[in-house]
Amino acid sequence: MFEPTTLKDIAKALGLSTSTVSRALRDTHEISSETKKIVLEYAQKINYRPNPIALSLKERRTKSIGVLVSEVANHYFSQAIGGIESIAYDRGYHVIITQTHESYEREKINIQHLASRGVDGLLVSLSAETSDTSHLSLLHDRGLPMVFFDRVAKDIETHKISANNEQGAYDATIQLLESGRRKIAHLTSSNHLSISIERLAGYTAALQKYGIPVQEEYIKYCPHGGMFPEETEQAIQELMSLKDKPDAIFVAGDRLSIGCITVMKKFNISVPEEISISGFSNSDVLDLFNSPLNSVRQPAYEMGRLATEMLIKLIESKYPVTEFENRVLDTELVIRS
Amino acid sequence: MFEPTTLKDIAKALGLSTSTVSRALRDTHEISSETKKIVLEYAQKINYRPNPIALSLKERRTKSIGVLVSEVANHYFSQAIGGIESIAYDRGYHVIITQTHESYEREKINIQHLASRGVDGLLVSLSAETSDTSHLSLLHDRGLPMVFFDRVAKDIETHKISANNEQGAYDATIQLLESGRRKIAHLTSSNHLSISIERLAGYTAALQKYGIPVQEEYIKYCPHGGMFPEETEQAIQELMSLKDKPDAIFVAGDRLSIGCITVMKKFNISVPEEISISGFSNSDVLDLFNSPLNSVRQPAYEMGRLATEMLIKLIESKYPVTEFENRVLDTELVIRS
DNA sequence: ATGAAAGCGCTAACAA
DNA sequence: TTGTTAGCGCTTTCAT
Repeated sequence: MFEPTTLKDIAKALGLSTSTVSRALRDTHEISSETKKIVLEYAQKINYRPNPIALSLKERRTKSIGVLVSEVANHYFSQAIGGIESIAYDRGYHVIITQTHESYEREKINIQHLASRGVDGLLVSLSAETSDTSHLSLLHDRGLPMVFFDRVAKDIETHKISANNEQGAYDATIQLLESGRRKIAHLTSSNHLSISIERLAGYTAALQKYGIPVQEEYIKYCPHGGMFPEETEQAIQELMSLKDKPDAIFVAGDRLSIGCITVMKKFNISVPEEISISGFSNSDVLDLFNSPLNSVRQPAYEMGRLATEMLIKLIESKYPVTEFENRVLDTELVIRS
Repeated sequence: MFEPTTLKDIAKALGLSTSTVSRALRDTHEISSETKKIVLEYAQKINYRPNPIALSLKERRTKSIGVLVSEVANHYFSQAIGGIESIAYDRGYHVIITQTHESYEREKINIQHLASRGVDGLLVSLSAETSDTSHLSLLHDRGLPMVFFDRVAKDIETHKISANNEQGAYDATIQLLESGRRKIAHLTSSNHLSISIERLAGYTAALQKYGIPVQEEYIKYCPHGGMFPEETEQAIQELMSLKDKPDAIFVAGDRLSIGCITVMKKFNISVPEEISISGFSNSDVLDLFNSPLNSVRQPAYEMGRLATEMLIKLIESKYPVTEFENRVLDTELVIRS
């Protein structure tokens, strides 16, 4: 089968000891330039690569970081991953991406797997189902560095990167109000996600600014962030069958926004005439849509970069870190109506 | 820092030897049920997990497979990854995803990294820039199991999964012809990719069936699969400034198809009135587009599953495998015009 | 039924 | 400057 060459192979071939070979390759001073040259040339010739598994075992680090997101197909996350990779590769870290598909069980399994596999740190964005984060705090308490981005855990003390969700939601809702809409519904993800809470707050604040009461029946939750189309469809059907139908919806997520447009098309509800849609999304094809969708765009790439920088700082810190940053980045409202 | 408990810790705590503890945990017969019970209970209590790195070093396998795709944001690939994960997790394998962003250099680096990191096998879809596959055959020759999917390497003998690209391209082009178009251009990715070659063949065959000569200036290559918008834009500008402008374009890729629509919108070229577009794409939002895009859909999820099944079979095979499958799956043409 | 020891590939302390 | 040895966590002979 697949048998890479080892230090021992080189040592034997060259009639040296493994430690001498190791030293030659690692370029320590205590080695004759002659021996070094011979070893390096031979290693070059046979294209020797040190076994990183053995290295990991020895050095107790893997030079890899684990990433937990709900789905790579989500535009926000694929862009964030781009940012993560850009920093990680630069700093010599490998990136292991795992998806939860919004499942709490899958999240626990993936986190366990990543941790036991010995990643040096974790970049986490919680699944929609997750309300209990003890699987993470357990690891965090034992010293595994982690940084949250986008969907952060309230009760774990570490670096956190998020977009200014409240402001973004406020801006989007205000824009709907300015365009004359008054009956603005809110379609959001599960109610324990940080982003849901913050976006709801922005929505509420905007309504209050216009003196419009917040109506319970105008707020619909999709516990799986719209991963199941039925979920989105039912929520919208409930909204559209209210006696006092909304004339706009502010949607709090990428998949939900697109799901919402899909449902509107399916039911032949004209956008924006009959109902205006505004929502969080990082999709780059919204411009091509038949129905204009105003979108709140997060600086996904930048968030990925920042989170990774912070994580690597944690990983490589000589001393336990006790001061944590909570970075909040601005969103951008793109108007298409 | 982060210090997981080890066998030795358990042994010390329980006054046993590490080997006894190991045996108890691995449930061998040569162990008293009493000792076993004690050990298992204690391990349970402290939530012991064996160190997979140590295991890998010992057993010379990592129970992980490496995946190389151009971009996870590509709908085809994110769906294929879904299929890959579904099988891999079932069989106890972890999936490590890497992206090339269509760069040959990045591909070499990623492959090297995956191999040296000790993945048990590789699922590969080549980058658009890749024409030389020696970095892969080197590893393949040394016994690293690999399976190609979608963008396969001609000269490496192993299992390969692809869609019926020629038939799909033929169907799409025929449909354009049937709808009355006669001046059909072809926008495609780099000319060394297997998929480009096959799709070009389907396009050509369809034209021939209608007795239409294939014109060189109607065929435009984007060496990076449209990853850079300028690439797509220039190709289309060249097409549209021909004296005999095309009245349809058959596009050979996901990003290219969407890029094409984007450019048409930018230049205010009406689709499908002025020009019809038909292309390979697995996007699930095409229905929402303002301009109808007929699409050839590949069974991405199924391809991912199949490729993974085959890879695991290779990995776990006791004997060297010499018979290789070349599975070709049907595509589906979705008409939207 | 249990313990001691070797070995997977590597580095580093210790000898020479 | 080079070699010998121990040890990272685990499994697996080989003794007991």
